[in-house]
Amino acid sequence: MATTIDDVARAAGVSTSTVSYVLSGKRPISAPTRQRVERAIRDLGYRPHAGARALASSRTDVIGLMAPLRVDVDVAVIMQFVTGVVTAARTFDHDVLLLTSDEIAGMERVAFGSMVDAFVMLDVEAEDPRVPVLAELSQPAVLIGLPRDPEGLSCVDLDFAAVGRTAVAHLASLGHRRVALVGSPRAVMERHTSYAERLVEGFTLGAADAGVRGVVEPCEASSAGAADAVARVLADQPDVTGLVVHNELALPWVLSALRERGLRVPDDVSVLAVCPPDVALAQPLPMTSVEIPAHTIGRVAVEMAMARVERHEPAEIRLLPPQLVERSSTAPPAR
Amino acid sequence: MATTIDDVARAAGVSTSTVSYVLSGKRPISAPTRQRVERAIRDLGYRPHAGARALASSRTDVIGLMAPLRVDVDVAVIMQFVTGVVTAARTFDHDVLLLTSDEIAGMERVAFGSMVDAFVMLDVEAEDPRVPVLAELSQPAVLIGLPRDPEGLSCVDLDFAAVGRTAVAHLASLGHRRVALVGSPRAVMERHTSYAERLVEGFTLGAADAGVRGVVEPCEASSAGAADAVARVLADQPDVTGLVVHNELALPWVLSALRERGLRVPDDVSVLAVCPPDVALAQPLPMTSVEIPAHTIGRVAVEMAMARVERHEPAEIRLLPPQLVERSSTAPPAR
DNA sequence: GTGAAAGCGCTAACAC
DNA sequence: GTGTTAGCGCTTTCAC
Repeated sequence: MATTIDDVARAAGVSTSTVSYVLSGKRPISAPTRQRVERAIRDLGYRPHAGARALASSRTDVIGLMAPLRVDVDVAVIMQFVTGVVTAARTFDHDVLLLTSDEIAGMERVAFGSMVDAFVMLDVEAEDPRVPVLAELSQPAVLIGLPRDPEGLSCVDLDFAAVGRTAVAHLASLGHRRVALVGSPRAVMERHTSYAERLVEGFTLGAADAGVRGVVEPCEASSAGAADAVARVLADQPDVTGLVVHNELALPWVLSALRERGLRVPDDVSVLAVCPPDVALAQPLPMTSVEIPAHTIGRVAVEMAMARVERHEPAEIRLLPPQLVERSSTAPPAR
Repeated sequence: MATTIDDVARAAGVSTSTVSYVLSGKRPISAPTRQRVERAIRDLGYRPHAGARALASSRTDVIGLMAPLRVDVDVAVIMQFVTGVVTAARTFDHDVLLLTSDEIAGMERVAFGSMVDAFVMLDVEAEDPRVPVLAELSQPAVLIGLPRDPEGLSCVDLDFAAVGRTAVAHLASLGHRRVALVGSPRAVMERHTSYAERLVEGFTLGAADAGVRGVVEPCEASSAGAADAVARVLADQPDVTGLVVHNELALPWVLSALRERGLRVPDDVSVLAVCPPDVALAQPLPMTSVEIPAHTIGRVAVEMAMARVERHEPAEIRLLPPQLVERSSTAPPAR
């Protein structure tokens, strides 16, 4: 299609600006004119040239999505965030430019090159080097996660501290007095990944509040890692009856490790997973879980970004309340 | 940065075109001039405006990546293709625009809007409705996968027919006479997903060639699905000693199902996986596998796309030869 | 080896 | 309610 806005204008017998305004809706157009223009657009199969539009309007209708693809984080979960963001972006007529590898350089290239209207950034660490850079850019940004200092950027995340508290509270209310958190891989913790730390904090405080003993074990994302973590939990606390697992990749292996030790779920030990619903349902036993609404978070991130772009709303921080779904993997402890 | 190419020209005491040519290298520039310009660019922190450049040159330096995020396909594998594409794109100074949901409309919007220089498309089906549309666009496209009729588009994929043959041949050479393929979910087969069908074909032919009995069972991507598939295989062929598993999500569950039936790998049954190397290594036992070089395929796809954009090379079809890596999950059958 | 200037296709004043 | 037109920032011919 080499058709331009002028072709359309000519075909419709109006001026270019009228076509432009029909397209943008930024000024009233009489019904007959609008119809003639829309007809011409359809007949010619006209599509505005994105570059020309970006040049003239300094809007690109593109959102930059930074998704660092680290090891040790479940890409399936990342992907849910990504699809959430892409789907939501489309509802705002935006496309998504994906940045993965050379994060910081990429941000600057894309920002200074005016390739995007806003950024959404996944997998934020407490002291994330990308945050100060992002804060300096002219485009607004929304972080999925919570750095120690957001520096005026918008943030959205599940309230992982509340997740930790909710999870312990559920086990405690069933009567469990000895519980453990099988958490993120050590590497994730050492990066001070924000969600992992907040979950541990909530879990620990929640355990104290409920008067139950709660230990925390990191867990590598492999069969052997899960077996190890389970072994360490049982060594430390042989009478444990409640497990919180926050590690999608390890979850199946934690369950096999328990089975291999002759521990039945939920009869001998209750297991509560912190994960997206589909992961909870893919296990041999439907898992009671605190849901990670990855799709929702992605959507909210885009909404927040667009609010800043379109209505210049101020940056805000939103922590979504956790939701517990009881399925078959938790029960009162055996007496 | 509101600095433009004119600011740079002024600072360097040259004309705008000279700056442009320094940037593009499209005509010789004397060393001193080049240095003054480069200095000015650095001092001012100048970055060309992507939209302006796209408008003037009708090149965007962006590749459109279509990654349909279907159920039943392992997103981890998809993600490997995606990162392969993104990483490769960067080596060509290109960024990646990600399309997921509204495939066909998205393609047209992005193509007619001149937002990308080329397309790469994942997860191609035999009769993929996106292919004819893609074939009509002015931008070149590379399919990862092989439709029945590529309609003049470039294609790249692992040679899955050869994978099937290689897998059976390996088992046969170890002495196995009764083998089975635990394959993709039924839904994937019913979509006539190209790789799944070609693998089955190669497996079947390979079995015939080697004079071994080979049955094929689809397998759902869940614990229960895997258990079912294993049950069906054993019902049909109780003396099976060799399994080929082409289903990343089900692989762990296939292994547990075997264990639960008291079948030891590789003592009682050899298992050969068709999967990316990291999946092969994440299992309880390092798996002998035919590798799916997702990262490589992604890279090759980008190289082919750029060859068409930059050098107008004709479309081609490349099937990458499979590579077998022996690890611990296959052995001669017990006597 | 370098410069001047004509667009690329669109938006958004500024007119009426 | 509609038209005219001056840019937006770059690339690339054409000229020297």
